[in-house]
Amino acid sequence: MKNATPNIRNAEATAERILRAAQTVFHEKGYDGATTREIADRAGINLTLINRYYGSKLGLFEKAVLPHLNLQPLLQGTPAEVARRLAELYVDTGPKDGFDAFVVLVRSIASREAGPLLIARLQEAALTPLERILEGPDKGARATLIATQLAGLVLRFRIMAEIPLSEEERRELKRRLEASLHAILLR
Amino acid sequence: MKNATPNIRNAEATAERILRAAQTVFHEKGYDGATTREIADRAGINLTLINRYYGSKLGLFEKAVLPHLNLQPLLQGTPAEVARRLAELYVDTGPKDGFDAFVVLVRSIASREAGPLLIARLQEAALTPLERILEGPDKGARATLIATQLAGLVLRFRIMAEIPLSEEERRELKRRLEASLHAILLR
DNA sequence: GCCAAAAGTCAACGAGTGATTACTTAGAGC
DNA sequence: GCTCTAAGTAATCACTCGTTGACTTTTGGC
Repeated sequence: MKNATPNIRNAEATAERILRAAQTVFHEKGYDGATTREIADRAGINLTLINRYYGSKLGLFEKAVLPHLNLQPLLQGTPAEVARRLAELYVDTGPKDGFDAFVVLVRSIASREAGPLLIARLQEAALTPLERILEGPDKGARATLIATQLAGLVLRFRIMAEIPLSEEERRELKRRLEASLHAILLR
Repeated sequence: MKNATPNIRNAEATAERILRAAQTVFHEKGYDGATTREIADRAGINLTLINRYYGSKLGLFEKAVLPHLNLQPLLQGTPAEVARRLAELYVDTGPKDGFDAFVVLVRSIASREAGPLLIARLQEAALTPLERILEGPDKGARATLIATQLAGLVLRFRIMAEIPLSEEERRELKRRLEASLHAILLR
């Protein structure tokens, strides 16, 4: 047999394990704070395999994070739907399945190596898609307003999640945010 | 004389030079990215004086950055004045006199050492002052909306400043932002 | 069963990091 | 002018980082 019985030695599976572990660690520590040794430990693989499969720490970062830095999937549907979806999503600490590319963005933006990649990527993966779904005047300004609002919410609820907010306040925030986003999306 | 003729050897002046250099380097690189050696070089002083005067890199950070992480001074006056001031200030790359504590915040938030300090400080230096100037209902939600909007703008215009925005778009953004902030401040 | 090639392991290098210890120099007070 | 203390310096420690090159083990085709 060729492709059956996944063996102990399986390059594809190993590369995948590395990728998953990298996502988790980059999420928790950011690019600079993450070490290749911790990624290797979490993946349960040897340290050197990271360089073998991804060339370098930065190469791994590009494969593990950049593709997921994409607002597009959240922008489908009517303005009302989009506004509701964004408000729901960003005012919670999230399901926290261990990886959120936008959290990685904020935690890695200061990195001398990863920062420039993230900035370039954000242009095409967030600002441009946002502009594209807008109709009417001032697309650039409106896209910026939405993107900055969302970025701030990531910082507040995904990274500074320990600062408390009552359930009542959270509900009211979601309501106001949804209304605000909807208004901007419409005109 | 005692306090006159500032000598070559002047502890107070040296400590001050260290503080200024630290602000610049922390601003540019964030806490983790900044090295004590670069701070010492920029200050034109010996490396060991940092530890002598501030105990540690983290001690220096506390003195150099945390006190300036304060929204209070920007919140004086009528809601209209505050809205205009904030809109003016945050939609520009700024005078860039080399130090903005909120830029340092974003660039250091992922740091294992400095991060917790920043989060704690932000609560009392931004969210609480904001809530305090608000009147009417939903103070917590409204303060959060303003703070997150401003945080996103810091990220967009102070850190990702190289992403272009036309003068026209910038003007329109300022107008819309001011209106939005004003509305939130009022009710 | 043999054996090349793929997959995985091991030890270490070189560059930086914050911090410390022991030393040297300058200045203020008498 | 001497001296004692504060200010500044030099050398280095202990540690972590990403990365590399040589080595060992497993696998699949013949």
